[in-house]
Amino acid sequence: MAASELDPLLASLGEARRARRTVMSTSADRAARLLREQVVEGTLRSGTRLPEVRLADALGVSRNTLREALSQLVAERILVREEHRGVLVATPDTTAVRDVYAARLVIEPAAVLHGPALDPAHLAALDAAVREGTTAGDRGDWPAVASANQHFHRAVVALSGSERLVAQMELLLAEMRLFFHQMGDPEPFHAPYLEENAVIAGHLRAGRRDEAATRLAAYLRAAERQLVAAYEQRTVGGDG
Amino acid sequence: MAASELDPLLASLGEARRARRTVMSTSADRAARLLREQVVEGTLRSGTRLPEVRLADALGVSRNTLREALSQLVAERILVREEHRGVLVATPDTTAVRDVYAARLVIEPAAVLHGPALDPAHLAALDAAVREGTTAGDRGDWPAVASANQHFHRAVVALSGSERLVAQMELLLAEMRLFFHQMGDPEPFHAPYLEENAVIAGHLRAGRRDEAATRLAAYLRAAERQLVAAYEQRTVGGDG
DNA sequence: GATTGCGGGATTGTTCAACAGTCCTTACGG
DNA sequence: CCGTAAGGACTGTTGAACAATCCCGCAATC
Repeated sequence: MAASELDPLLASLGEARRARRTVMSTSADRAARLLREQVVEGTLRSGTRLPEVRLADALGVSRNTLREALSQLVAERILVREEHRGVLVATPDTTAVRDVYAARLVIEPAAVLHGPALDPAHLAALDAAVREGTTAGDRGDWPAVASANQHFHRAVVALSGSERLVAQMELLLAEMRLFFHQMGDPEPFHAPYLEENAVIAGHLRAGRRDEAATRLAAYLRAAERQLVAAYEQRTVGGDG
Repeated sequence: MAASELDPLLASLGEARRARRTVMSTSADRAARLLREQVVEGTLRSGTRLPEVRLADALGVSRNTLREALSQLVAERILVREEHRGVLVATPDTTAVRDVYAARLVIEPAAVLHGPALDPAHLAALDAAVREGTTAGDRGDWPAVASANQHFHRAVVALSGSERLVAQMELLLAEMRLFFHQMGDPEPFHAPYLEENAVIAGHLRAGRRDEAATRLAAYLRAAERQLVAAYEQRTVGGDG
């Protein structure tokens, strides 16, 4: 077993190929991504049923592969499966919102406070998200503001340096967007936080982690209150 | 639409039924749970391939349903899928360990510090996990100590009050156990922390959140260092 | 008139069989 | 020693099938 000097190269090449293969998209993954996108963008509204045959037909995949995709999204809490009744787009209630915010209140300020050194790439991502939000707000494109907000909070969690934590955060954020779509008019839920995002990014750029963290925590608590209040008003008022 | 007085009862019943149906186990879920258990318990070692036909046969399900289960576990990072090569048990490396600990360092101390009021149920869960660990340690059952440790940290995150955060933590902990199995002898990785768990639980019982959090953070940093060091020593020494 | 019982259609849960595409090993030839 | 062709094993994906279950409407009943 004489090890030649190019063994490391071979190993790294093999690894790269394996990585690419791991990341390549299988048919079920593509279907899942497509559906997820439709749900997050609001095209597929909360509560709509997803019949397997019709949907598989529409997506151009077989029912079996579609079921793989659906299972994936059920695990992400974007869809809900009711046995023998099928899957439907989840409709988060205030319990879900409180739960998500409890998680966010743990994760986000802590990421700001205790993440590794603030490196330029992370700060740039934050600034980019802030700019994305303000320009979208200037042209009144509130769905785009919602996306920008999502990007901002993803960037915040990225400060933790943990890819896994970011992935988990994205699940929470996707669920939040589902909730927003239920609430209708997105402006009052996103507009107030554009300024706030800028302030927090500014604090971080200046290295003031404490201020950023406390401001972020207050921000999250306020957003939770606002959402829960709006939801309860809505369900008290409306009938369907 | 005259509402009778038993409407609320009907509504609650319907909700309960839906909840049960949502939680009830489909065949794929059962297969996934079984496989997960085998992996976490160490029966299925890192790197072992899981051929679909043989495995489906062994589990008594069809290949299609098995694939649903496998997809689920791939999403949980317990298994890895390499396209056209199949699924195999993940082998976390030090990168994964660093990533997981970065996430845990954000989540766990923050859950201790900023979770809602420490209620008796949570404190009882912590104590139970501590006792479970010490008795297992007394009889030298180190795999059981590993389980107890997992329960302790789950209880810590439960302080956050977020069911979702607990679920996400469980993914991280499962991945850690995969790593432990790779390292062989579990005693040196779990024994030192039994005492530490007891101290932290004591702090929390007395309401000293700050001490508990800082102690927990130090604990996590130490564990990460120990694990990474052991791993690198192991891979420098061995050849396969 | 409200309630119960009973099809009947639609949909899910699950299986089986098949086939092309890809990967791995092995043997062969230069 | 290197490339390569052949063959086998396995995955990715599909289509069809069948029992179980659910839902809706209609008739029978009290």
